[in-house]
Parts: sequence; C-alpha cells; structure tokens
Amino acid sequence: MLEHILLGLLREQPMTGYELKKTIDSTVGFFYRTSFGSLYPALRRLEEKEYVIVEEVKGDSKNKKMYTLQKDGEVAFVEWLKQPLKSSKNEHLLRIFFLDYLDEEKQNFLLKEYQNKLKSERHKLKEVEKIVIGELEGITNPQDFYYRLSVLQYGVRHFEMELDWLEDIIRRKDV
Amino acid sequence: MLEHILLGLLREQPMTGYELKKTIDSTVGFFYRTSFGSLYPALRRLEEKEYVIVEEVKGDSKNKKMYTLQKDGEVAFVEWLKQPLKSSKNEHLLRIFFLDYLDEEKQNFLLKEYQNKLKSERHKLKEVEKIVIGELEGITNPQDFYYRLSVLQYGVRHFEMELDWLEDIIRRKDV
DNA sequence: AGGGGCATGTAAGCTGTTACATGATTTT
DNA sequence: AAAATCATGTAACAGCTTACATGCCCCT
Repeated sequence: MLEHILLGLLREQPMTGYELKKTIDSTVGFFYRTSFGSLYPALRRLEEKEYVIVEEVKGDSKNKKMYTLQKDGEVAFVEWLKQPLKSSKNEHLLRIFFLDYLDEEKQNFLLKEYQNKLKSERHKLKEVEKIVIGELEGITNPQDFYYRLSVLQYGVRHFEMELDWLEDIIRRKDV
Repeated sequence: MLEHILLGLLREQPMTGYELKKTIDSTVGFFYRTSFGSLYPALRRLEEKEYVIVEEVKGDSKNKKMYTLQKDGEVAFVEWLKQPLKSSKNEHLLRIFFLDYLDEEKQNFLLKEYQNKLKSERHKLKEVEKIVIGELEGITNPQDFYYRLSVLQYGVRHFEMELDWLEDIIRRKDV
C-alpha cells in the first residue's frame, strides 16, 4: 500500500523520503500512519523496479536524495487505482465486538475514551478541512483536488457517524 | 490481531480451527477477513504461549483438534481489550484520495462499482442483522450480546454513510 | 465416480513494526 | 550548550497472503 502512496505523491513533484513522510502525515495521516522504517525500504523497492529514479542532491550538506517518478511507476500506480476494492480490517470494531467481556466500569471507561478520541479527531480534521478549503480558493484549478477534499469530508462524516453510534450505545445501555 | 479474535471466540466454547474460521466469517467477517494460512499458525503461537491447550478429538476420522482457552489466554485477551485504540488503515479512502489521477470515465466507473459493492454489502449485513435479532429473541440473556449486535448496526450505518457520501460526490461532480 | 464440504497444515514471499544507529543543522 | 528537527538508513522480528499439499466423508 505504501508503495502506491509514494508513487501517487511523486506524481505531483519529485521529493525526498523525508518530505514524502511529512506529506503523508499531513494529508492521509488520519487514516494511514507510517514510519521511516517502512518508508525507506519501500523507496528502495520502487527504485529496484525502476518505478522511480534517485538523485543525490548536490550542494546540500544533509545528503538528501530526490526521488522522481518514472513512466513505469505511473503505469503501476494507475493500475492500482483501477483494481477492485477489498474491505479492510477495523480494529476498533473488533474491540467493541468483544466488549461484553469487560465489566461495566471498564466498558464505560473504554467507550468514553473512544468518544473523546473521536471528538478530538473530528476537530483536527475540521481544522485541516478549513485550511485546505482556504488553499483551494487561491488556486486556479481547484477541481483537480476535488477528491482530496472529498476524503476529508468523508473523514468528518465518518467521525460523526461513529459519534452518533457511540452515543446511542451508551444511552441505550443506561436504560 | 487474529490471535486476539481467536482468544475472544474461544471464551464462548472450545472450538477447532475450522470452526473458528467459520465463526469469524459469519460474525466479524464483514470487516475482518482471514484464511487458514494465517489461522493455523496463529493457533500454533497461542499454543506455544500456553494461552490455549489442544486436544485431538478421539473417535473422529478427520483428525480434528479442539482448542480450549487457558487462564493466561484470557488475561492476554482482556489486556488487549483495555489497550488504547489506534487508527487503522483504510485502502478505500486512499484510492479515492488519488482518484483525481484517472480520467472522467474511469473515475465514474470506479465510483459506480464502489457504490454497487456497498449496496450489496449493506444488504448482506441487514440479512445477518435480522438473523441475529431472531436468535437473540430465543435466549434468556440477550443483553450479554449487546455489543455484537451493536457492531452489526455500526456496519449498516457505516455503509449508509458511505453511500450518502458517494452519492454526494457523484452528484456534485456532475454539476 | 465425482464434487463439495470438512479438516489440517506448510512454504515462499512480502510488508510492516520497533528499536537502534548516525550525523548535520537550526533553534532556543 | 542543549534540544529539536532534518535526513537516511539497518536489523530483528512479526504477521499476513497466496498457493500448494493431503486426505476423509457425504451426497447424488
């Protein structure tokens, strides 16, 4: 999955590994977390497959490496996009599925904790959304970023749905 | 993750690997898919950690093995439940995030395909929900299965939210 | 006799996590 | 002078996927 994200981001512009990590964190970070321990090996694999080329940045004391997307990488990326979707694993749900096994007190604690986490995530996401909307106003081709914005809105809706659902669970339990 | 699911299911009753797989498919299957290639090694690990014990079923020609939960396994399971939640990866969203890269026609095709898949999933889940509600009516302690039912309802709501969102995306695009 | 379901497993390969390691530059 | 950030990487380990391998039982 990471390889495809990297290819996708490199379509925009050449970047270093470090920049890619920062971009991931600030765009899809709310539903895809990664680490350098995954990222650098992934870049190496892309290099071996000749999906990207690497150039050491000259005149820079930090031995940066700039990655640039190649034709084959672009093809592989689009192929990935076209593949049929399969459902992914949701650990939250799994935990709640088994929640009957804890005592009342721990159940309530966990549910409240989950609720707080969701509220904070929703808040963060709304902030990001505001920033992105602001940025899109300044550019000439906002329609090119339609889906990026849509995903943020998905995130907000998702958190709202989960919060409603959690509220219902907590309320009905008390009855 | 799989190990914890197995421990959780074995709290109900001792089961064989094959039965565990069937139970997973019919309960959490809509958000957690697994295979025997993951399941049997996971059971082996649980055995090594002495979280479960194994007994060959006698008088059975199919060399079944029955797994029974042990005290340590129960403790490990509850510890997992109590851990703070971390966000999981969502490949659907990732794909949509990058959808700007396809041409209109392929975008529409993918979105429609996704929509159909969601509708079919929602339908399946509603069927499961009906069955579960029917089963719960026949037992004396339905409140013990409160969260299992709640997770199904979560699933339905989730699909409905995604369908609404997709509809909005498709509609706004056409404008 | 053949197909489908029951039942258990192995092997290769891929991807990811966590922790560790190094060193330069910038900020406080 | 210390701390944070920039920047790249390795190593050990864990876990998952897919494909393969085996064989029984039951039904038609």
